[in-house]
Amino acid sequence: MTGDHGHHQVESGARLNGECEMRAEIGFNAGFRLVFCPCFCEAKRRDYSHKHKDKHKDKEHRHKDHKKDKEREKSKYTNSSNGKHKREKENGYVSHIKTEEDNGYGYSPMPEKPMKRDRDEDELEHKPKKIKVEKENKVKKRKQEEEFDYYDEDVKPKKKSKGKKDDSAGGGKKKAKKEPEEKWKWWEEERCTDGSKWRFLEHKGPVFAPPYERLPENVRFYYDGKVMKLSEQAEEVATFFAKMLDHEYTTKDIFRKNFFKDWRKEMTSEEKSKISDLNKCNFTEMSEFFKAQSEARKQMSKEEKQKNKEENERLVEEYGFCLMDNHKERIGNFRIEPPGLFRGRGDHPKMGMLKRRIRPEDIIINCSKDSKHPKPPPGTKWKEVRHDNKVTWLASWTENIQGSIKYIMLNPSSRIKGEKDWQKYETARRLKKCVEKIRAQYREDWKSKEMRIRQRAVALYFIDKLALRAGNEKEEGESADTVGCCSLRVEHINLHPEMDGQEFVVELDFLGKDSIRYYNKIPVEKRVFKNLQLFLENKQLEDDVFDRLNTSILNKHLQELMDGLTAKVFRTYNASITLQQQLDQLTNPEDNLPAKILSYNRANRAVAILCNHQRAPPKTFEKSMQNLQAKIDAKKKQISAAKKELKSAKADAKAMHDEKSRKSVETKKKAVQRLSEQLMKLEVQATDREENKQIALGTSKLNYLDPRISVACRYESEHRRVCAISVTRIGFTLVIIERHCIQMRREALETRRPCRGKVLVVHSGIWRALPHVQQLCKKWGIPIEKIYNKTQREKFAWAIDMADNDYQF
DNA sequence: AGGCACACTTAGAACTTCATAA
DNA sequence: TTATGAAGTTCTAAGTGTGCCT
Repeated sequence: MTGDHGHHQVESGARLNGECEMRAEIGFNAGFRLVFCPCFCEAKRRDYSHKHKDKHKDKEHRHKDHKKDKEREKSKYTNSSNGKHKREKENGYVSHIKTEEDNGYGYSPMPEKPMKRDRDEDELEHKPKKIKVEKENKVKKRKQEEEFDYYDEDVKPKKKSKGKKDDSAGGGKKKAKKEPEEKWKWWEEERCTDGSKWRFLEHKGPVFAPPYERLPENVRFYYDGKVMKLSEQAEEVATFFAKMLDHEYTTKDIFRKNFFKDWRKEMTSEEKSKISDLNKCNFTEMSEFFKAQSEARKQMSKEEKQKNKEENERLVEEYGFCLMDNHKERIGNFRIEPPGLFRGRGDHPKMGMLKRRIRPEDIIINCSKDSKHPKPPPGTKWKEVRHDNKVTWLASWTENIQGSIKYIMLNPSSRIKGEKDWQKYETARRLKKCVEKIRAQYREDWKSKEMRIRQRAVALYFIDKLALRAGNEKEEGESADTVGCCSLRVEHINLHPEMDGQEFVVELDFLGKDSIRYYNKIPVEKRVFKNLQLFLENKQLEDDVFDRLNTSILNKHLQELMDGLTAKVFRTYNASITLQQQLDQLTNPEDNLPAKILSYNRANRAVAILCNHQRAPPKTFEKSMQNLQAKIDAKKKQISAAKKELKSAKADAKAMHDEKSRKSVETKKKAVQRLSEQLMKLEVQATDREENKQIALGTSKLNYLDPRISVACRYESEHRRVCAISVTRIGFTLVIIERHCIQMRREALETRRPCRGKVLVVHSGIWRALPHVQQLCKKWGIPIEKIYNKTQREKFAWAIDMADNDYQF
């Protein structure tokens, strides 16, 4: 009922890989290439201009640019990590990929050292000249091509943006005068190349959790049935437990044990000697008090709520922003985590431990030397103030449960996060270009004489096919027992030479990140299966499946196949490509808006299933389901009543033979029909809700799907001309519509709803196009607001601004 | 080649606000 | 108007991956 169904669904329709192979087959690469230039900022420009017909010119241009940048970089940074780019060519294959990939430019693994920004600070607010010129060219070209042109509005100063909490640029971190300023388009600027993340950073430091307030006298704690007044410290920790009394956590042994141990540490020696058994503790008065308190908060008058809101806004205005390189940027988490009881996920050995209160003395501040340093609260000191512009965080502290470091960082809408996000998708797109070769290689590696290579190849196959996470090793006993691909153990895998009529079925069952269960039965190729059998030979349940492999070995190998390639890029790539393919498949331009949105969500769901993004069914789920079921039952009753009436009306009509009774039969028939339709709708709604019961769409939307794919859905574009239709030997069809390549799987065409009778028909192996095929590429005209909410639009502002209607991932 | 520190992304749960049906 | 559920937002845990040291 869980992943099983879902994964099969995905397997059968959602994921159609193998585009590169097909492209090669029909010479697609030769005819059109979506080349993104090596360095990141170049890629951006390509993004704007990838329609250019004059590829050669463009290439030259890029090349020159790049050379220039490289020289610049060299001269400035003698110790630049150029050496890193020179990778060993272990075999011809690798180098082949690279050559093809890099196109001779050597895709600088540039995340860390993007293009040099050698402009003055005060120039920052302006669009770089270079880019401006290029843009004008582009505008011209576009005009020539009579393409949709959004530079028109882009080039001239834009209409005032509607957002009130605009970036106030130019050092205007003073009180925000209500002068709506233009949103800063960082994506139109060049990026820094020297590995520094900023040049200037000023902020006010974090906001600390409010100090503990003692409970009123009438809220008492009982031990062994007797009232007991607790010391302030012990009381505070007790309230943490009391607040969680309704939570399942407090029934768990480990939680209680850990809590009690840590609680006792906070007690006075007197308390310690008295309180020796958690079971004798009675927190109910405390619990009731907090419940009443939150109830009272809900019941607050409008004015009070408003006051609170304003107070909060003031705090956000003061602490929620920083000044980074002349731009006011939102901070993601400017509040220090308050003390409480640790809530680990799954079977966490440390659940219930006391998360201690963070004080200024624990905080390391990071900011510019020449900025106004944040002031610690009166009478306190920071642990340290440093000026490290190689990192993005503003403040950090070490947490006491795992000893890990926590950071205060910027909001996803910030330049620093956005650039990284954009770059992530560009890396995934580069993978797209060489994924088929990588696949060919790992298939080849299944036959290797060396065990470690075969393990690597099979693991990579899983990561690619199933979008598994890499699976770093974890310290035992420090956290819940969860695994990813490289850390899979024998107990997580079952091999079935035959199952449900399929050969070579691998059954995976393990807890992944956040202790979310992954369950899937996958038919695999014989060679994979045989390899797995070999890997499992003579092993205990608790042994690693891939004993000669870990993530660092795997990633090193991937790095050799493509610059910047790591295991997680496959997840991004497969998620995004799946969305795009699903959208192409589900597209039905005649649908109305809700239907289109439903289709979009379905495409999104396919990705969520692929990535195994699950959620606990909402608390209210059962209830709301029951409500719906009640409606359905009521409807059913109505129907049976209506049917009865119809029956008797029919009998009447038979007996009476008159016009009136005949008419009555008709009316009753209609009523039954109408009710049945209503019932159907309700049932569909119920199915839909049920289907989404434990699937979470948000994570993939936010982290895996190239937003430009979704953005492209907003345009209603003209029909496209079909250029070619081709069948590949592996049963895919390619439909080439102008420069779009749309691939389909045979069975998908035959059975998938959007295709049925619409797009293609099959006649004894010959594919024929119907006129409707032209519609395939018509984009949907979905308003972006229907896909992304406000926060998401802020995060993806770069994509919304730059992607045009025929964006291809 | 393995361990560790660190930085940063990805993740679902919990909480808050908004929209809509009763 | 109020109650309810959905949508939006916040929170922080739990991953990935790099680079340094041994």
